[in-house]
Amino acid sequence: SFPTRRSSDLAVTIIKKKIKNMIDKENKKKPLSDQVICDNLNSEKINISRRTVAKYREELGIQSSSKRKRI
DNA sequence: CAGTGGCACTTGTG
DNA sequence: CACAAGTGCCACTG
Repeated sequence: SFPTRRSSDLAVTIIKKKIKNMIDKENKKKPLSDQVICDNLNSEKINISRRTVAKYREELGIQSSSKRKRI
């Protein structure tokens, strides 16, 4: 059930965009940590762990969200 | 203290 | 058999 639990590669791209979008839309002064992003995704029925969210973040070109509060 | 990054394990596919 | 993706904890950094 590996590919089953795994989202389609197309869905993964959409999830990454959602992460990037929510970070960009939310307050840069109060950045969303990967834990919060993970919680939001879980609320959207996208069940992935914090570890995975952090990896997606990196793939998006975002370093750590927390450090981005400098922007 | 809170958040982040790396390694190893697990499981299906070519 | 080897690879890729997602998941677990620990240790590091600001």
